[in-house]
Amino acid sequence: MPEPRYWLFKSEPSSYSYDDLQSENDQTAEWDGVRNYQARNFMRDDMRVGDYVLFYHSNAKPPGVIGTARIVRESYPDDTAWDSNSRYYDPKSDPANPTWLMVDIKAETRLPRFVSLNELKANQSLADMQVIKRGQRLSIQPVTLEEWAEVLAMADRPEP
DNA sequence: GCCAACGTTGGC
DNA sequence: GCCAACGTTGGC
Repeated sequence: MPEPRYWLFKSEPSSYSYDDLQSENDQTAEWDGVRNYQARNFMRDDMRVGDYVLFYHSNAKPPGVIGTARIVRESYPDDTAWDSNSRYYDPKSDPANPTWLMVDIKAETRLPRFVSLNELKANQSLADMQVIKRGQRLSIQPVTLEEWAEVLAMADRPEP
């Protein structure tokens, strides 16, 4: 697989929305709480400063892409794993050899309009995009340049 | 609220 | 190492 440079990050807006990201200092947040090995490996092995992110609202009505962001810090230990008060606490993660990592992302632009999952599914050129596939639960997914460009182009066109 | 899909856990 | 049970995700 070629080295990905474009990503889709899922977040439930009821717990952390694009508005929340834009409200942060410098519109930048630690992307903590990732507890899936495949998603962690993407952060550890493939994600670099400057990579592009589609910010996706999952478990929303409707779900879809709301804005873009950039990677501004490469992977480093997720310290919520050692915080027994955190919902992401994982006592099996050894501070000397951390199991879980996070990156920092910075909000870039809110899309001119929200692009819903239904619209993504209806677009034939996005047929291979992971997020439209049934049962795809990964919270961090690679996106191709073509998919990235198409989603942004959709947001520039009127709602169909 | 339902439930399919899928990752993780743990008994064996 | 297998796999049933369980918990979570997330669309609908």
